[in-house]
Amino acid sequence: MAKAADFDVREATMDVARVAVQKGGYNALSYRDLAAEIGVKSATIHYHFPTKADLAEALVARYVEDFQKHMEPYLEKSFDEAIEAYLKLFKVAFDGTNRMCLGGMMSAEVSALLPPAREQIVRFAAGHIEWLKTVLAKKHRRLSAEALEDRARAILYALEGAMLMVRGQGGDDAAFDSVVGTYRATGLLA
Amino acid sequence: MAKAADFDVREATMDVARVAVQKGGYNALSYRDLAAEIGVKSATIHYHFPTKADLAEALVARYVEDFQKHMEPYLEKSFDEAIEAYLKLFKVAFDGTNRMCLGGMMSAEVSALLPPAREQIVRFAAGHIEWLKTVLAKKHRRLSAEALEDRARAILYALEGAMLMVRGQGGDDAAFDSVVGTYRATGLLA
DNA sequence: ACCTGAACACCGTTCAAGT
DNA sequence: ACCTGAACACCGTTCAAGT
Repeated sequence: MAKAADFDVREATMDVARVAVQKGGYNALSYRDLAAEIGVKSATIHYHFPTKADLAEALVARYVEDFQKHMEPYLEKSFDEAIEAYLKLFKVAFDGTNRMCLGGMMSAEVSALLPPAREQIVRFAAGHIEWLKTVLAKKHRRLSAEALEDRARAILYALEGAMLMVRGQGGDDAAFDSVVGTYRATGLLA
Repeated sequence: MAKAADFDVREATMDVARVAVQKGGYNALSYRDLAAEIGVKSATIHYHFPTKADLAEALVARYVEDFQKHMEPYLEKSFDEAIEAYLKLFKVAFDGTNRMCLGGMMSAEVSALLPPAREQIVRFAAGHIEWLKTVLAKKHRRLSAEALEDRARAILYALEGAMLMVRGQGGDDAAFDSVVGTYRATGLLA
């Protein structure tokens, strides 16, 4: 069965799978469901991603690269603008589909992942922390690189926790905002 | 096949299942693996917990009650003693088995849960927040009940995030401690 | 009351077979 | 190069059958 020339099974698989993992997790991801949604057979997905481990690695790798591409321009902007854009990145996941951050979701399921995918999870956190360090340095000019990194890490981890728990409690983006407000008020996010 | 009089399949199932979910998640939990570890057939587990949904609900419900039982005595102690005991609760999960908090793990997998289990997830957070409110009130005597609750929620969510991410990064209890240190230094955890 | 074997429709994976 | 049908051992679930 021929497909349209502009239809790429590999790209379609990654798009659908990323959202599916964000909604239900990696362990709940089904090659058959994926294939049905795309309009191919599950064996076709295996042709492009031989095992779920390959798909997992590719998903997180692309997620990391998308973050870089999308957030690098904000390193030229002010601290406030950059942080606002960063928080929006988390907030939009609540819109309608109630997605979890892919990095946080697969962190929960790390025991199901092989080393290549685990390395991408580490790259994910490293990418966020590096970006946050650069942004934090704009405001906290007297902090050491180590202190900036600790602070960046604490912000990332706290935001992932807020996302994880708000979603688990059935909350929405307003509930997420409320927790972020408390992070701000106590001094973590500033 | 007769079992020892003091052997309770229901209790054994919950004990083994709780640790298994903390390690690998609810979706990765297998009735057959569970049964094999306990020494019965998977149909036997279904006799006690007809569906995984029933087991999920029971696991979180017991987790909530265990927290109450274990942490209520600390409400009589000082702020510092109580917080130290609370942090230890998170830290011990890293010892050897690298477990995630059951409440946080099942929050990630909330899309796989039915309303009864989801309600227990809400009870889980409510229990922690209520306990933290009481402890925080010892130190912050001028804060309103609402402000105490916001702060309690922020602490719980941030600690769950630290646990989630440190585990995802392949970190240990020392890495967790380091993040907690930053939470303290920035003013969230105080 | 408690446990089990066997069946059902699912799952990821493999592979020979198609185009 | 890309796709698929069919098979394999897994999964949760059901239920008649055992004790």
